[in-house]
Amino acid sequence: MTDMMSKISEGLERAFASQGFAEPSVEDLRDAAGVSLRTLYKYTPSRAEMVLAALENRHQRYTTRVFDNLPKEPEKALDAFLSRIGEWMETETSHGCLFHAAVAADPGSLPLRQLLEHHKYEVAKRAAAATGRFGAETELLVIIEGLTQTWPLRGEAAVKAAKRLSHALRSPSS
Amino acid sequence: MTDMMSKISEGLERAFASQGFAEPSVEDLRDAAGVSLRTLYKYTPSRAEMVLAALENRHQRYTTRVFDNLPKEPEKALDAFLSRIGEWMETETSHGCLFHAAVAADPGSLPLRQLLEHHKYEVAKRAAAATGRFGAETELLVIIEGLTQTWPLRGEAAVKAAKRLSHALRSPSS
DNA sequence: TCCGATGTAGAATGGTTACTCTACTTGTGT
DNA sequence: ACACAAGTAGAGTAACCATTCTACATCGGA
Repeated sequence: MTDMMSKISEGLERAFASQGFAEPSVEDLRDAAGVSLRTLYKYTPSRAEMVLAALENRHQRYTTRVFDNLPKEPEKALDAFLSRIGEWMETETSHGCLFHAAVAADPGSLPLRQLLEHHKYEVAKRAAAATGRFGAETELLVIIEGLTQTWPLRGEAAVKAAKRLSHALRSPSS
Repeated sequence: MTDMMSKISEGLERAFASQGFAEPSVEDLRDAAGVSLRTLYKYTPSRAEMVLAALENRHQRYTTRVFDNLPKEPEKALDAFLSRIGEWMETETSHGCLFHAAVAADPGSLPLRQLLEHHKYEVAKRAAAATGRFGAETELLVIIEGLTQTWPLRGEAAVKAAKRLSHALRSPSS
């Protein structure tokens, strides 16, 4: 809680993550942020910007938690960040990706879609960098997205499946 | 347009697919369904049931279009239905899965989550049956979900990546 | 022919909610 | 001490929207 903006972003992220994007009223968001309505609107002048603020906070938390301080060896790094995604799902969100959820709730918003694209681009890039598989960025993204969406349905089995798929990338067959 | 209910479901699916689940008002939905408000409420007595009707229609259309009349040989069937998912994405929806979108828009709804689970269960089962890979159902689901979410970001490259991953399943490494 | 079921058209209603505004408090630098 | 920047608390407003209700049209079968 370094400054007001961080405090608000954190609260908003928590609110949207637990209640979705349609449900919470601005008054709910105010409660979650722990500030007055006036202050909330000062930093995020519309509900749409509250969504953006929440997602920016999410992006930071996600990327650091999943990708920071991975093992140096590419093989270990691969398994490690897939496991971390599983842990993330378990502790942070029961249903899929918050960015996709936000876009789904308001598909007409251009800034929202841009934020989604930026987030996924960054995720794919860091995954490729951590594992040294620069030629297989899209494959890694498919695995990550697949894991994220499948986890709510299959739990830990989804993590295992994702790992098996990723190991297969070692020996490219075509 | 065999009967009134089908006509309504089809219209609703079209409306939610193109405008998302938050945007369209019930009057928009009425226009899309092409019936009067009274009739719309007779068949789907609340907005929430309109969502369910749309998704049931979606499920039928998706499974028939992706899984019916696949080639008999497992290898060809695998490539074929992944290609079909790509075509589906291209013609039917620019952003990810409509079921996930519906749940994301209203995470509190139990019937909605049950419908999602049923849909994905069915998809995984039919994918495994078509390809003969009964032991790798979760892997197939990860690939399908990954492809569906990655397609909006990478287009045809996502289909290629999904195919490469699926071929790797031939020689299980663990 | 006429009745009842089923449809259209669209006007009320009642509740919700995003956003604004007013009045008051607090803390900090000069 | 005091001015002012930045906060809280919460009432007011204007629009929107899901749902219901009223009035009328159509038509197939007894």
